[in-house]
Amino acid sequence: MRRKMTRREDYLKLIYTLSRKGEVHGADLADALDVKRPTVCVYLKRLVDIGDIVMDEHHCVHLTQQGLQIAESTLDKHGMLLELLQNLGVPSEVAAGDACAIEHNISPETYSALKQLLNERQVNV
Amino acid sequence: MRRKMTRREDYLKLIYTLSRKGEVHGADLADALDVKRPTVCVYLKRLVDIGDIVMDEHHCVHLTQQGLQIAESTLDKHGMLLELLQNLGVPSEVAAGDACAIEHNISPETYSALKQLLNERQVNV
DNA sequence: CAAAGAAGTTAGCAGCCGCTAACAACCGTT
DNA sequence: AACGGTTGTTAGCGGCTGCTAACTTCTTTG
Repeated sequence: MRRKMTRREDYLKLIYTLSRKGEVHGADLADALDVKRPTVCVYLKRLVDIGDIVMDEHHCVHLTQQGLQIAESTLDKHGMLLELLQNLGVPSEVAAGDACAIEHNISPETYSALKQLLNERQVNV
Repeated sequence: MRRKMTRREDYLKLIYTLSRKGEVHGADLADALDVKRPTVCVYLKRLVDIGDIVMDEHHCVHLTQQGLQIAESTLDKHGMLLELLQNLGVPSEVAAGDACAIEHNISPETYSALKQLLNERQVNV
C-alpha cells in the first residue's frame, strides 16, 4: 500500500491556491477545509517542522520551495484528472471529488499514461 | 472528501479471494495484509459486529451476504482499473498498486466512464 | 505423555486526525 | 480607554490503525 500524503497535499494545494488571492491565514484554511481552527493550527506547526511552509510575523502562511513543489505537483495531477474525467463525461462536481481522491495515490507511470490518453482524446475532438 | 472504506474493503476483498482456495484463518490474512495477528484479530471482531463476516467454530472466516456484496463490488472495480491501466501501458505491478489505491475512492459515475473507455479500447485493438 | 510450535486473544502503547473548551492576543467600535 | 469580536493557541478527549508483550489453546512431534 502507498503512503498517505492526503492531508499534507490538501493543505499545500489549498495554501497555494489561496495565496494567489491574498494573504493566507489559518482561519481561511479552516473554512476551506471544513475543519476547526485548532485542527489547522496544530497541523500548520507540523508543516513548519517538515519545512513545507513558514509563518510570518502576522501569522500569514507562505510556502517554501519544497512546499511549493508539492503543491504544484498535486495541483497538476488534480487538473489532469479533472479534465480527463470531464472529457469522459463525468459530471464536474463528481469529477472534482474523484480527482481529489485519486490525485494523492497515483504513480508517475499512471500519471503519464492518463495524461497521454487525455491528449489523444483532446486531439480527436 | 469521501469516506474511508479502505480497510474494510481490503479485508473483505482478501477474504473473498482466499476463500476460493480454502479455509480462511486470521493468520492468512495477517500474512497477506502484512500486519500482525493481533491487528487482524481485533478487526475481524469489528467486521463481525458490522455484519460483514461470521466466524465458525474453527475460527474460520466466512463472508455474509453483505460482506460478499462489498467484496465483489470492490474486486470488480479493482479488476476494471487494473485492466484499464495495463491497457494504457502502465506496468502490471504499478497498475496493481494504483488500482488498489484508487478503487476505494471512485464514484459510480467515474466507474462507468472508465469502464466504457476500457470497452472502447478493447474493441479498437 | 510431555514439550514445542502455531494460532487466537487480550491489554496496553503510540501516531494520526478530528473535536471542544478555554485562554491569550489583537483588532475594531463606541 | 473599555468592550466585543475574530484569530491563534493549548490542553484534553475520542476514534482509527497499527504495534509488542504476554496469555491461552490447540496441534504436532519427539
